[in-house]
Amino acid sequence: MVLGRMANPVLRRRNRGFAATRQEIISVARDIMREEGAGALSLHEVARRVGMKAPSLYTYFESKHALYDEIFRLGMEQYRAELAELDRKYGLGPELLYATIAHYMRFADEHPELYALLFERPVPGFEPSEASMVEARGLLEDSNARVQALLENGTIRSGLSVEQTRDVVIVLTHGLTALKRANEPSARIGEGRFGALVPHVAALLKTAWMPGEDPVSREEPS
Amino acid sequence: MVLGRMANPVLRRRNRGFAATRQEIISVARDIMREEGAGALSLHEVARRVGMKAPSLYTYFESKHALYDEIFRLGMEQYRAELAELDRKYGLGPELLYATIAHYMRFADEHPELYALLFERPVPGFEPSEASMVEARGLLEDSNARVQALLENGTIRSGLSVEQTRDVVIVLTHGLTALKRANEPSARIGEGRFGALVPHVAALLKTAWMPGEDPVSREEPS
DNA sequence: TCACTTTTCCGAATAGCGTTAGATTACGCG
DNA sequence: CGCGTAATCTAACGCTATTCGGAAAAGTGA
Repeated sequence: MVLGRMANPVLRRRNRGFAATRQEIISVARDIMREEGAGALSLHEVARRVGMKAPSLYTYFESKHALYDEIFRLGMEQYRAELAELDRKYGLGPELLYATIAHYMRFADEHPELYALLFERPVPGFEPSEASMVEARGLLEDSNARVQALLENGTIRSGLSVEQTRDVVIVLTHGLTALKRANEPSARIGEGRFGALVPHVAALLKTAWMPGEDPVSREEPS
Repeated sequence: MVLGRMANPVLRRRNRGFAATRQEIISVARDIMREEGAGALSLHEVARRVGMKAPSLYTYFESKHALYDEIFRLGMEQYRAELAELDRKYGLGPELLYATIAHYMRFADEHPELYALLFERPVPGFEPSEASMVEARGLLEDSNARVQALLENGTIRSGLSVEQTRDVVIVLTHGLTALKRANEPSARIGEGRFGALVPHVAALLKTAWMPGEDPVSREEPS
């Protein structure tokens, strides 16, 4: 019974180091959350899939909540990076409004387990750690500031304040995504009852807010 | 040790009949859902609070999901009744728009456990039974038709279809409520960042849609 | 290569969960 | 009173998260 050392997943992993195993656990955990719902994560199931027994996972995470917390932090990080990407692409141009809304929806479609953990409360008793909340608050402020800067680069025509208009944008963004996920989770963006509404909502917002390089002297960007 | 027969909660209940005990179980279950989150309901905890052992609950509900399902159905019923109340109060008058949005938010504040079960997916693996889904679809159609009738009793000025405008109303309603619950669960309606936004959003909607008894000949109702 | 340390893993155990089966208790009625 | 039925119990199964103590493997230095 001399098996090659690499036939055993445990032995195979031992050589890859702590960080790699951690990553594998996180990846499998996200798989389960995607398949069964974010709140249905089970450490025993994780252990089964990575070829371990459940107690061994405690070498890598001090509890199930700590695993959730790491995934939460990771999600924040990724979302923040993607927002930065959007900024590089659109600057404060008028397409940024549509792009921001559509991106939120796309993020929810592509990483439903992250979306659930970040923007819903699917796990009873789970509160992100203070460290993760710092990241989360940072993202929130960034995000608010972005939308606000965009709005200030134009003229509000509805009598609402900049902050109120910003919050309306957030409400529409989250509402559209939540309803799309609940009613047509697999529809593509631009399609389906709520997915198709995104460009219309973006257009509608321009009834209340006129985009423009400068409220006084407007020119088409060449 | 001759205790009065009524000192034992089990004996006390025996005389009250099946339906009363069922109600007590439902009530306690809703308490727990409100305290710990809708997904954190535990039959053992229910049993403890009503003075039973967990298996005894299976006399009244054939499973934990069946208990969830009954609460789901109850919530639908109640929400539907409250909508009918709104109709009696406002008819198709222009205040109905604000009242409908505010009512959704108030329902979420007053019955968070029902709101979570009806409009979120807090319990992994729980799908309402077909019977409950009939009720749910009925409510959804009712609700859609109500908003649509209100919109048709006026003029849409945004280029959107009636159905699209109706969906925008739904998006705003759900988005406002979800964000209020996540960020300021205990604020009163009309107060707080999102709670205070309700009247403004209702007003904003009238930029895209003009209310009126009749688009052609408008009169004030005496 | 050998001995020693550290890291990684597992087996056993605890306490809680949902659920089932079977025995037991209490009640209403003849 | 005694019988039948409805309500409740205890015991058990298999699942979960978690803790502990020890085994096993990997790494380290001579």
